[in-house]
Amino acid sequence: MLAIGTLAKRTGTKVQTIRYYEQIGLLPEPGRTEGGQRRYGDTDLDRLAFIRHARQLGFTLEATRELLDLSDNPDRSCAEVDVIAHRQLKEVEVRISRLEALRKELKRMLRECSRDTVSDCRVLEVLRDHSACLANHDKGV
Amino acid sequence: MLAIGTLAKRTGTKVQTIRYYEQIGLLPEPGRTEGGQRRYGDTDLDRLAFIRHARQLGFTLEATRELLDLSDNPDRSCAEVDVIAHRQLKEVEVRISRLEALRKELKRMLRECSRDTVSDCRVLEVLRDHSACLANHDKGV
DNA sequence: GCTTGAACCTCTACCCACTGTAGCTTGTAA
DNA sequence: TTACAAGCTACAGTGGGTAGAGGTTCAAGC
Repeated sequence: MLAIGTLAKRTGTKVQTIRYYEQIGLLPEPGRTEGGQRRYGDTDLDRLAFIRHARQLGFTLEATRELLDLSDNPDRSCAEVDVIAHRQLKEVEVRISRLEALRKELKRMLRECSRDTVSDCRVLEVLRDHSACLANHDKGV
Repeated sequence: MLAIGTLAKRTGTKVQTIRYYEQIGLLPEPGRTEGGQRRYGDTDLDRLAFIRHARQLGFTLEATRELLDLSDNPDRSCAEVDVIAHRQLKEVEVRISRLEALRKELKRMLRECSRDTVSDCRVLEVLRDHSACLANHDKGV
């Protein structure tokens, strides 16, 4: 049986985070020692590892909860899992393209910066100027 | 003089957000009518537009605050602005590469999914399996 | 001048996904 | 037996807002 600190180390999770997962019902309440300390088994270790992997892949806790549910019921269709993973992939791709637009804009700003005093600074000028803002670029301006 | 709702519409900000910016000292306290309603001038409009642009570019409120400070002092060096923008660019690039790794992993999972019952689901298998996790991939496994 | 109702006001609580702290108790190794 | 690391609970705080309750003010139409 593992103490919470050991479980934390093995899964690369903080102790508080494990207690938090228990609190929101993502991890089951574990057994306790006579003195009230939590003790975990291998099942808990696997479950927590699963959660961490899902989180690393960017799934929200709610999506992770759904995935755990599906994992607990091996007879249900894999298609449901597929839907969740596809949704996640889509979200990741949206975030990537948004960030790529930002990168482009930041690079453009920096390239044109005269590096003199602030009053001539291209970066601030862009931030101040409506006609140069992202919203307009999105419209194709 | 503009009411808060007009300012909100003009800048694409929510009314509550404007009050929040005032609360955290990002926007100055505006004048009020006799009845206590906020009234804004063009300076406020410009400042809020600046903040929105900075936020759209992914700057944190703290970075935005720094940029506003620099903008308020036109004699200071543009180099400081440059540093902040470069820092932001770096952060954006880190986020992009992290998301690209996620995308790759999600695609790999989905490609190998047998689309049968959950017990054969490749997605869940990957999440369950330590040897296939991102942390290992990062180490070159 | 009066009435209506949209827009404003303050205050408080909530969102996600944790993280940190204070003050106390338990487990374990020497 | 003692020392102290590690555990416990409970609560506050993070960023960047958002939502709602319950009350007040402004401005347009009559």
